[in-house]
Amino acid sequence: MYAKDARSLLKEHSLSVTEGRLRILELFLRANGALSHADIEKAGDAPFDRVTVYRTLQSFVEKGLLHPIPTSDNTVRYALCNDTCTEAHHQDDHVHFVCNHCGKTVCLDHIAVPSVHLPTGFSPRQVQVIVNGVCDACQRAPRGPKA
Amino acid sequence: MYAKDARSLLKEHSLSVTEGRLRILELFLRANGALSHADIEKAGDAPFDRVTVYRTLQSFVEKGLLHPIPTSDNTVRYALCNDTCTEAHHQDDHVHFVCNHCGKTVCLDHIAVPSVHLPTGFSPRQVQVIVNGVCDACQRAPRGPKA
DNA sequence: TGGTTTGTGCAACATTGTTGCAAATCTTTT
DNA sequence: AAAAGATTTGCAACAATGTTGCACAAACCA
Repeated sequence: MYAKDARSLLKEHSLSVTEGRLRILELFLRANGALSHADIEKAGDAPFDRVTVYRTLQSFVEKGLLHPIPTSDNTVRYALCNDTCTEAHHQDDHVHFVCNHCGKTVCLDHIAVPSVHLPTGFSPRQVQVIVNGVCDACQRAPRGPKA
Repeated sequence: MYAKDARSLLKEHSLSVTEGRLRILELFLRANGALSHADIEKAGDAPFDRVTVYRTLQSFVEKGLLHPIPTSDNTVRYALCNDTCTEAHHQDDHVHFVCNHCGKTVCLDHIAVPSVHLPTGFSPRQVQVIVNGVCDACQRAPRGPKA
């Protein structure tokens, strides 16, 4: 799915390649779900400065590498954008699935976003769909992974 | 739309009627959009303690009076639930519209939530749709109200 | 390689959310 | 209507989260 390596992804998005950015980006490449700020900070081997994480995530979002996922709890999560995102143009109309069982958030890139019929006067720019429920993994293993 | 008065709403949702709860609930009844924690704290005449606001919002959500709206920035917003919500059962599958111009969030209760086709193994419980764009008010008045 | 630009880490701070407890308020019962 | 009991409020202190300025270090470009 995301065949590219961290280094080239950074370059493609005109971000200078640094140790920290590589590490953070690789976390995302490995994670099959979305990550919150806290996830990254706690992420094992790499004791990043909090500030660095904030700034890194921020520039990743600006440069079209990550996109924020809306959540109802107070934690913003980020996921890798699909290939078509650039700094100038984000195309993030996709469906996110939040599992109530294991807490994982996944990005269902390939699912089509249904069209919404809005009242007159409202012009949509971006449509995000958040589905809560039970994910496939938890469905199979009732005593779920995490939460 | 929300013809009920604050007092009876509280009672119906088995919440004891207090000064603060009435005031906060009335803010929601008057607001035609969603409110964030900060909105309420700053809300004019009522200098509530921060803690009270937190706890009030929390119990309102628990008792099915309000529901949280997912957002991409870090601020949770709340909106009044429709009549069918109770403590036991929330029915909050609706469309929220966030205006990029004035920043207002409105709850498009009457708009049907499109059905999403999920991959096998995923079972949905709740579907929330967040649409960004320009709202009807800002459409008409290019130099928008707030932001 | 050297100079310039950009990113990092530290420290200090600002904001936001949480918890325990005593005083105030609401509800219910007498 | 008043008193007892339950719930809510506000304060204080704390914890967690996010922000800013600046010196130093690392990356980029020629």
